[in-house]
Amino acid sequence: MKERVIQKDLTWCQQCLFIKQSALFLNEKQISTLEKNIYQLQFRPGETIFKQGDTTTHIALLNKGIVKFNFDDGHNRNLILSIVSAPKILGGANMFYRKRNLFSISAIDYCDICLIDQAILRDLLLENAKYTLMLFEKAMEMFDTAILNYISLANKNVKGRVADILIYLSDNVYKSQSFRVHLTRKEIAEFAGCSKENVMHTLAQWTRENIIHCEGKRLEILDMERLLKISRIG
Amino acid sequence: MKERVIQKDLTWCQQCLFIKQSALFLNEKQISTLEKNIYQLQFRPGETIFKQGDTTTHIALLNKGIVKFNFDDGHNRNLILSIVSAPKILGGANMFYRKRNLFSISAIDYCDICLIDQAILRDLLLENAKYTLMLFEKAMEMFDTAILNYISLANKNVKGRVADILIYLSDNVYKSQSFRVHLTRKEIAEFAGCSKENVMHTLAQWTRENIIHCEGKRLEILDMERLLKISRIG
DNA sequence: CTAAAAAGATGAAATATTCCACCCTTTTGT
DNA sequence: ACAAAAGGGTGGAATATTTCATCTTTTTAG
Repeated sequence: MKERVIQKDLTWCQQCLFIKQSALFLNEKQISTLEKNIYQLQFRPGETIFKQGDTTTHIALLNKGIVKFNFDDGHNRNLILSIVSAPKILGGANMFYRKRNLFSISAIDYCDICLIDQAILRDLLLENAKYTLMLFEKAMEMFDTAILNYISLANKNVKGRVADILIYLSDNVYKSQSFRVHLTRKEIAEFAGCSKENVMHTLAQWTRENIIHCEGKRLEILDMERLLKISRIG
Repeated sequence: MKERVIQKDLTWCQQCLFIKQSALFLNEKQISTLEKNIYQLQFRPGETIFKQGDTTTHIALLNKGIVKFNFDDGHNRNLILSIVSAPKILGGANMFYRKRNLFSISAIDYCDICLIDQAILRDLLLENAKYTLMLFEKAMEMFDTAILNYISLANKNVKGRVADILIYLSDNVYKSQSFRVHLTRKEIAEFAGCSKENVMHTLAQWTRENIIHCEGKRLEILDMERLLKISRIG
C-alpha cells in the first residue's frame, strides 16, 4: 500500500459538498464540531479506502475521483458491485450502526476523500432529525442504482449487460460519450458478471460493427441508438 | 383483484411488532396518533400490495404472511428480487421521500398488513431522531440480503443459485428444512434468473441424487451439507 | 361439472458462455 | 535496463443454458 498524503488545512472541506449541505441543517457550533473532526486523505488508483470484513469507524465523503465497490468471495472470484464518481457519500450503510463491511471500496482514479468519525456524526444526527432524513435520502439514492444493476444482471444476456455498463459509465461516471476507461477488461468482466474473454469478443465485435471505437483504455460510443437497442433486447 | 377485507378493530395493531418497537421511542400522544392513522388489511396469495410505477402514500407493516418483490421489465420478462416473511417493514425505501415504486410487492401467502400514512410517520420522525435511526437500521437490514442475493446471482452458476434459494427459503422464510413452497417453478426461475426448465432439471437431478425430496409444492432438504457445497463451488 | 388455462415434467437441438492455449504489448519492481 | 507480471487480444473446444416440442397433472373460471 502506497503512502497516503494527509492534508492539514481545511481548504477542501470548505468547498466540500457535504459540509455545504450540512450547513443548511446544522448550527455554527455543530458545523464547527464537524470541521474539527474531519480528516482529509488522497488515494491513488488501486488503494483500498474501506476493506471488506473490517469494522469501519468513519464515513467517507468522495469529493473527487472514481471508486469501485467490490466483493471478494475468498477464492479467486471477485465481483464489482458498482462504480461511482464524486461527489458521493461512501459507507452510508454503515452510517448509523457499526458492523463489518460487506464489500471493499477502492480508488480506481486519484481520489480526494474526507473522513468523518461515525460517533461524532451520530451525535449530530441525534440532535437533528431533519438532517438525518436528508442524509438518509442521499444514502438511499445508491439503492436505486443497485437495483437497476441487479435487474440488468438478472435478466439480460452478456451483450445486454456490457451495453448497460458502457451506457452507465458514459451517463453517470464520465458524463461523455468518449472517455478513458479506468477499468481493466478483467474488471469490466467482474462488473458484468461474465468472463474477460466474453467482454473482449463483445467489444471487438462492436468495434467491427462501428457501434463503438475501442482501443486500449480509450473508448468512444459511436452509435448510442444501437447500444440502447442491444441493452433493450439483451 | 379480489376484495380486501378491512378490519375495523385494532386487535392486531396492539400486538403489532412495529407499534411495540415504536412504543420504546414515542410518547403516549405520539403512539395514539400512530394508532389512529393505521389501516389494517388482509391480502390473499396473488394480490398486489404495492404496484411498480405507483406513487405510494403509505408504509406497510407485514405482520403475517409471505410476500415477493418483483420487477416487470414491461415485456414478458419478470424478475423476483426478494422473498420475505413477517415480521418486516415494507416500503422502507419510500419511508422518507415520496417517489414511484421501482418494483411491485405482492402476497404469495395470506398476509396481515398494517398501513401507515407516510406523512403522519414523517411528522413523528421529525420529532424524534432516535426513532428515525431505529427505523433506518430496520430498513437497512434488507440491504444486506439484497447484496448477498446479487453476489449469488453474479458469480455463481445456475445450480449454485438454485441451491442458494433453497437454503435461503429454508433458513429465512420457512425456518424448516421441510416446507410447502409458495413459489411456482416459474417463480423460482425468476428468482434464480434462469429458465424454468433449468430449475426443473436441477430439482429433478437433486431428487435422483437424494439431496432433496421434491414432489409438487412439497420440498424437503435431505442433505444440507451437499447443498451448501453446491452453493460454495457454484 | 367441465373446458380452458396454468403448472409440472422431460429430452433433444440450438445457442450462449466459459475455459484453455497462445501471442503480443504495457507496466512494474529491482 | 531487464525480467517478471499484468493486461490486451484472438480462436476453437468444452460446457452451461435456453429454447422448443410434447405430455401429464393441477388449478381456475364460468
